[in-house]
Amino acid sequence: MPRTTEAPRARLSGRQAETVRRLTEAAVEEVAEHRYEGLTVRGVAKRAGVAPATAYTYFASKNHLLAEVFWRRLRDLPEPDPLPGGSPADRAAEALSAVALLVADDPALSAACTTAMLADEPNVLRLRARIGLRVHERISGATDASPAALQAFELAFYGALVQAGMGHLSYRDLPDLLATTARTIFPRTEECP
Amino acid sequence: MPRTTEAPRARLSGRQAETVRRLTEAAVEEVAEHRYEGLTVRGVAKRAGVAPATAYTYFASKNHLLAEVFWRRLRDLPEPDPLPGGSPADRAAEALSAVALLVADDPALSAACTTAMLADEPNVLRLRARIGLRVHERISGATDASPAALQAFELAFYGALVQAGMGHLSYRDLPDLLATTARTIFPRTEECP
DNA sequence: CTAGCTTCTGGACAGGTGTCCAGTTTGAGG
DNA sequence: CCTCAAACTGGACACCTGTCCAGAAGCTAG
Repeated sequence: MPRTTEAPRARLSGRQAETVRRLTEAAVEEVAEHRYEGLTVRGVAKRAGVAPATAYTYFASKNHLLAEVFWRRLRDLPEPDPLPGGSPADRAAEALSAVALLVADDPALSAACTTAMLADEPNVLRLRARIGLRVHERISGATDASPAALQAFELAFYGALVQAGMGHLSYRDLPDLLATTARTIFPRTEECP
Repeated sequence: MPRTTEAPRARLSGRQAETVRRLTEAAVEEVAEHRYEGLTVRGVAKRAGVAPATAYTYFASKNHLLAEVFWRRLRDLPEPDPLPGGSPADRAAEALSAVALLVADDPALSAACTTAMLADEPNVLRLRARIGLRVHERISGATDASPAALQAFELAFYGALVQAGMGHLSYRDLPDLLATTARTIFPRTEECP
């Protein structure tokens, strides 16, 4: 089991940031062409016009690289619209649909990111924690339902993501599925007499 | 990307069945000692008293091997008690708790199986389909709630499994969590007109 | 006992992954 | 324009994974 290199530094500056950006972009293109299995850190490096060793300076593995792609998109996602657009269920579903659709434009990319995110590596772990936090913030900011309901919905969200990542579900169907699920879970107690 | 070997034949007889059994058992012991990362098909083969090439005759990878471990335990799990033991929610939770606890005796084993099951390999895929079917049968046999509620709960179940597999949740807490989740999801359907 | 099948062996093999490091390029500041 | 540290290079390296195959060992039936 090879040792992993340093994670990308919290603060990388100027040229480095640019290199990392090029790498993550190249990864997206590479996965579109060769899918997850065919993606190689060396291949990504070549496409980004960078030596393999350089790529390995910033990313310890292809999983780390793909998880970073997802993380960057999530980081750049605007907060869910704070205007109360509908029922609590609808708002919750919308907040997480946006996350599910982050990489949905390319099915190969979404599958790859899902697989990568599940990897058992320290760098991926760190990114996963950050992502989990962000997701939690989004959902608990979207509605003030009971903690149990929030947790149930969050679990269902991850379940749906994984199912989609494994190809048992289509990413394009996730918003509808999440909406249905949310309506099932969140209290309609107020509607009920 | 190496080509995968034949899956273990549907009908393997006598000596072969015994070899496979010894391999799966050795895998359990091996993972207890070295965790997922440290497990090696070659190591399992040695422990089972078998040449590496023989192990690779039946299992294409360590993920395949571990997925088979899980599948065998699920296959041998008795049907959930058909006696209506409680509310629909309780019965559903119980039916899936049993699955969640299949490998819960050893945390390393449960984590390993979860990771393995998520792998993107044809052999794992096949086992996953079988397992998914079995799970679906169990839950839909346990309650006659609405399809939307069933689906929501099933998604939450997978979400919980994955969270546990990644260490964000403890396997021992899954039964309680599933019970809470089931109670959140199920009852309302019938209460509302 | 022997023939003939099935199963297992052991070792070589190609391909791929992440690490390392001595040396070169880059570009910012003096 | 020169200096110097930061950043990148390229190629060798050790390790691991799954595949292959020629032959040995184990069984079963005649």
